[in-house]
Amino acid sequence: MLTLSEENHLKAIYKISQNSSDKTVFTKAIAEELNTNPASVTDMVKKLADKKLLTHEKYYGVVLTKEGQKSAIDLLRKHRLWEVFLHDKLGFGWDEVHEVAEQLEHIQSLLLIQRLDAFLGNPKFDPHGDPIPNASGTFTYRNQVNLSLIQEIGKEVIMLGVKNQSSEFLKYLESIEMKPGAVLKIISVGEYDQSLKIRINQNDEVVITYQNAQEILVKP
Amino acid sequence: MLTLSEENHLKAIYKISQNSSDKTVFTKAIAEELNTNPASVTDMVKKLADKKLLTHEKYYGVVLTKEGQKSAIDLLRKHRLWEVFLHDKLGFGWDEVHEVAEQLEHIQSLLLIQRLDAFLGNPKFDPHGDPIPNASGTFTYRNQVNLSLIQEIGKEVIMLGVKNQSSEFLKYLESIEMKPGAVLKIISVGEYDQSLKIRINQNDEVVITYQNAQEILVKP
DNA sequence: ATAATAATTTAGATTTGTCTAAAATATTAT
DNA sequence: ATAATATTTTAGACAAATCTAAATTATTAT
Repeated sequence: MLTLSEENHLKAIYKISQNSSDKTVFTKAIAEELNTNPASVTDMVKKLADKKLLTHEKYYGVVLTKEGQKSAIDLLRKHRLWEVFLHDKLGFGWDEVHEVAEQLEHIQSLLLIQRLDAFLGNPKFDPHGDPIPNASGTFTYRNQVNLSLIQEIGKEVIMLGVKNQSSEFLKYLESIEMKPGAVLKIISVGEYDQSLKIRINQNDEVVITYQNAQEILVKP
Repeated sequence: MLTLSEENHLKAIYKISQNSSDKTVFTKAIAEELNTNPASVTDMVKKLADKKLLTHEKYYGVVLTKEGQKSAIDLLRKHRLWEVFLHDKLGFGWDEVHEVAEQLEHIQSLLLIQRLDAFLGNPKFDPHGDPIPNASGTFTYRNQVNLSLIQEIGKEVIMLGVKNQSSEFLKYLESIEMKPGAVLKIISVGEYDQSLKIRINQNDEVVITYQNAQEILVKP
């Protein structure tokens, strides 16, 4: 059984290792992710190493073991299933689900997650379009590309998810009805700034900056 | 914001105060309820007194303040709403809901509870027949009596709830289809031991000991 | 290659929640 | 009323998680 803090450290290490090609994660990065300081991280890393959830090469960083990865993926699974519950069943906005799911993911009950998964219809993606690992830890793969790469005038693509999940960005997207499942029609592409003029679900046209388009994932 | 331990102490104090006419609760009783020792309870009681959730008269016991009562009732509300969710939506047995609800009740989100309450259809009673306080802390009252008091042959009553909520007792009741809502018809009453022969929902007759009948609540 | 800089770890302190043992207070029995 | 018993509190200790400051090790710049 892991403590709350151990679980949060595992999650942070997993998240960082996913964002870089190298699997080695540095103390400083973990500390930044958790808003704590490196000395505290070193302490916790030792505990997780004792529990065989990661290996720790002094002064070089940590690498999750298979077991550690599985624990982290289980947490991600719980987090994303709860997000689906909050969004689909309780009507939470997609900018509101994360904070509560951060608490719910720590509830300890295998049966609960099995039942919740079934109750939600075994969803494969969360409200932000992120894949939900199954009980074995396998993620569903799907082709998805940045909206910024779609430059073909008149083309229609389906919105799948977002990379930037800040509350402000999500609220902005919601305000223009840009949510997973939305149909996006490319009206025009700005010559200099590559901004996209788009029609979303037959609504009025909106302009998406290139920078924002890079944060949006669509079916190619 | 209360810590997990503070919340559990408040719950215990509230529970004990409900079971006795006097509102004063003694250290030893709290320690027994929480499987801890009296010295630890004294420590925590001081914290809760600092937070104005209870008053503490040295060597005499504690009494919850209005605010402390409200906090305890809020926890009870959350606990029972989660029990309804687990039972009604996820198909948990009524002997399985308590343990998980013990964890879920500590999730901090007012919005979550408001939405959950609505999603569940604003239930007034949990799977054991216990009343669920509303957001203001008011319990729904209903007439209910011990099954043991029903001695009229041929009478039909509706099962409402249970007092004893041990897992073994609940499993036993489930095995004979004795659940809230069940229709109980009194077939006969044992002369010496006052055991009840009962037909539940047109099933085969079963015999309920007087002692067990005292743990079962019915609509009079 | 060495000095300067950056990151990590260690050492020691703090807070929270808990415990045991001893002291203080209350209750009960005679 | 006093002694014996039970309960509560205090004092001091401990483990977990975190922090700051200092020491250690790695990286970078010249």
